[in-house]
Amino acid sequence: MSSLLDQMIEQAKQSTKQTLKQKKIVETAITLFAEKGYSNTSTSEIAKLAEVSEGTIFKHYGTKDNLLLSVILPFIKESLPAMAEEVFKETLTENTLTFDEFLRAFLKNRRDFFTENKEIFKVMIKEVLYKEELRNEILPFLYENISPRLRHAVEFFKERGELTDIPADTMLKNLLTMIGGFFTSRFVFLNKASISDEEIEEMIWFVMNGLKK
Amino acid sequence: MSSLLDQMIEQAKQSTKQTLKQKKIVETAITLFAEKGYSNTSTSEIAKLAEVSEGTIFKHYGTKDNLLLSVILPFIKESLPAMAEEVFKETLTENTLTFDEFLRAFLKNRRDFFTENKEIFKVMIKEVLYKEELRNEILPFLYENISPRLRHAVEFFKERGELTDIPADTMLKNLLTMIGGFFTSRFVFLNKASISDEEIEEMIWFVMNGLKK
Amino acid sequence: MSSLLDQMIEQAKQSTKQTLKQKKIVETAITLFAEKGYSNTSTSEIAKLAEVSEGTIFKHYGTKDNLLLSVILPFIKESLPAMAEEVFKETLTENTLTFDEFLRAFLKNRRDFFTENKEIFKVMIKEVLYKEELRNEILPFLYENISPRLRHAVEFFKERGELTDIPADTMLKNLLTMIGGFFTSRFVFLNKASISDEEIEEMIWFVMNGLKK
Amino acid sequence: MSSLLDQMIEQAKQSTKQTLKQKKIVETAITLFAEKGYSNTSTSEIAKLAEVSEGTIFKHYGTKDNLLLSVILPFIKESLPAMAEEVFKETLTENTLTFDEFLRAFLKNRRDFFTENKEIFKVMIKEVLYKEELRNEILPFLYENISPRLRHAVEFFKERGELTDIPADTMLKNLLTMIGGFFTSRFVFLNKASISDEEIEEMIWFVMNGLKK
DNA sequence: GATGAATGAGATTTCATTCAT
DNA sequence: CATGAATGAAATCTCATTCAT
Repeated sequence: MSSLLDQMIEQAKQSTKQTLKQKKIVETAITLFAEKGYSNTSTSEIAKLAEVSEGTIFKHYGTKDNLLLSVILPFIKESLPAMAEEVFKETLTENTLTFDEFLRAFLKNRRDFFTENKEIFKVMIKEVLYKEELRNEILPFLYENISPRLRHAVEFFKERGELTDIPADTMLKNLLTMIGGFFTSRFVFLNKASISDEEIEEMIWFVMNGLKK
Repeated sequence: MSSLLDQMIEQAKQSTKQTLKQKKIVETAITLFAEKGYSNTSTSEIAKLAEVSEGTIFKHYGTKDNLLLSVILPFIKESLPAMAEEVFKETLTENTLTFDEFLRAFLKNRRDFFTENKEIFKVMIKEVLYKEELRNEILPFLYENISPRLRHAVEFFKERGELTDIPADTMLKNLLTMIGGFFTSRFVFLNKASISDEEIEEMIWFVMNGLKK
Repeated sequence: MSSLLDQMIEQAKQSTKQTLKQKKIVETAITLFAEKGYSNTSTSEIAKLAEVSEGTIFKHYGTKDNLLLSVILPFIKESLPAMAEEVFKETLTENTLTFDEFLRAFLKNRRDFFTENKEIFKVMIKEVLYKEELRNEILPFLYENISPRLRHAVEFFKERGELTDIPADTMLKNLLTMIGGFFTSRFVFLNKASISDEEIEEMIWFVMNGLKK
Repeated sequence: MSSLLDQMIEQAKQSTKQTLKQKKIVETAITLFAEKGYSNTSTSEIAKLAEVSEGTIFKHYGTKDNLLLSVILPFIKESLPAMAEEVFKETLTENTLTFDEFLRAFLKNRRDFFTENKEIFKVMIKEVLYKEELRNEILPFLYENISPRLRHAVEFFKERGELTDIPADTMLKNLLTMIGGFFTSRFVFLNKASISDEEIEEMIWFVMNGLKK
């Protein structure tokens, strides 16, 4: 699977005829926003690093705020749904016999994805915390895209009798907390470059069996 | 248990003879930083709200950056260790018969604590993401204060034979991910005012039993 | 010979394409720095007088300190060497028969030069006293540019048998002290507009003959 | 001869009952003003270094400007006249047979004096350049104190037939330029700690004999 | 489309000075 | 006499944005 950034650029090229300069601007903005946060990155810094004049940035994006949205929104609104579809197709096939097999495939898929697109994810997480409007737009959207699909998987394996009898929603909520905490802590707080297969296995064991003897 | 803010102020009063104005400055800074983030809060805004001249802020804290540290560090460095001690004393008594009883006491204690000190915690979480130096100072400190105590609890109940046979460290890591994700998602991302007892019960069930039938 | 300021502007136009506003800024800065000294001149004052926004000053020069350097250094580093060359070519020709003729030509040349560029020289002298880094950069450079050429003249006339037998270096040192004191006292301390031919003649007589009968 | 600073303090002690704190303030102010100039020295810096509260400085001196005057003026107005008297008495005795003997005694006396009171002299020179009012008050005063005495010496030796026949005033002017340039260049511009006897001898030779063979 | 000079509003910071204790 | 908290005016500097070329 190719990098999100590549996809975004591809996409944009087709739809709005993004120029080379625009590519550079967006790439640079992502890098800098991820590194130091939106408010600590000046447009002049972006311009310098992208080897573009400040004028050009504003020609294309109007405001700095809009540049941020141009970085985050296409990723969220256009890439995520398609991506989500793809992920669940790949991981929830007729060959997936057990829930932990599914979880393993899902986590590894996401691990690879985040590893490749760490930067833009950092931007998202950081700015979701800083900007209320973003929080109010992104979190529900994310939730609506992921949770029905994950609920579907959970229900599928519940029906197969593999999973415990607590309500699917309760399971889901805790599963999301755990998965979210897992990726956020590793990639954003601890700034890790990747996550080992072993750590994933341990996480699956924890989720499946809990701590009680 | 009284609010952290109160404690900090108490503490500071004894040690460095904080003036009334300083109290106001720090209180206001916490509120504003929590609400809009450090970089989106101007010192003139703090001054206005705290009914203090900007000069006074800089007389006492030198730089805006230092004001942030003066807000976060005393809380971390002075309040946390004592607090951690207290929490585990309260929750891990001879009356605590089972691990889930301990977990329940612990989570409720922390739930209450975070509910009361939401503001300063938001500041911490947000700025830890924005400032590398903070990340490098705070995260290890937090880890060193919490994890040995939690490990002790885990090992205690493992010896009693209540817990599964996977290594204590593995348990610990996943437990921390789950607890961290739990509080961060609710208080910081979803901006909740509090967490219900019911949600805590569901979380305990998840942690104890996992999802497998 | 045209004013140094003109030359600097000419120079800069060719090399770094100085804008009209930049010219105005530098001119104004020189005037104000000369009049009241660097630390007693605010950037807002310069901006107002130069009919430019303060932002423009900082866009071009980054810091106020750098504006000072941008005023002084080009003058020193670029104009002086060429100028020194020219001065000695003009004053030390085959027509110059005696040392006092040379001295007369040299002093009048410098008198005219300083009269025309009083402002920037005042800035230099004043700020050399106030800023160690400047002192350490400018004084040696000045010395290296002037003293070898002056030594050359001294040696030339010594060989002709016109001058006393004390070492050229000793002569040089005292000559420099006298010339430096002459121009500094008149232009900078006493704030004179110019120096009369008569005063120059008296100085030459003093230097040539000393006080002894 | 004791340090000027000592004398000033002594003087002040008798007249205005200077406290220990005042002594410290003035000493510190002299040091800092000499080092970095008046406008680059803040009162808070003086207070810190003098181990005194800022309030105390303003209790005693009212304004920062007044502190500068309190440093410079007593030195100029009270110490100089007495000092000048003393210098010429010491150097121009019946034992002084020749002008160069007088010059030698005078220069060595002043060399020692400047070496000991470098700081306060740097302050004077620097601030005379920065502040017009000071320039207008100090330079004439200095001139009136020194030049009649020096003229007296010149005339004394002229009558003895030791000196050239140019007018005493012309001699004086050039002598003052040379002496002023000598001390200013060494102590203030080149920041030297002292001046060797040898350099003095060379200067005397130059002044007495000039450069012509 | 691209540039980069110019802006002005506002941010951070400095500092001499006042005043209550 | 001494303190040091507090001030507010002004200084330096930053930055998103505009606009003429």
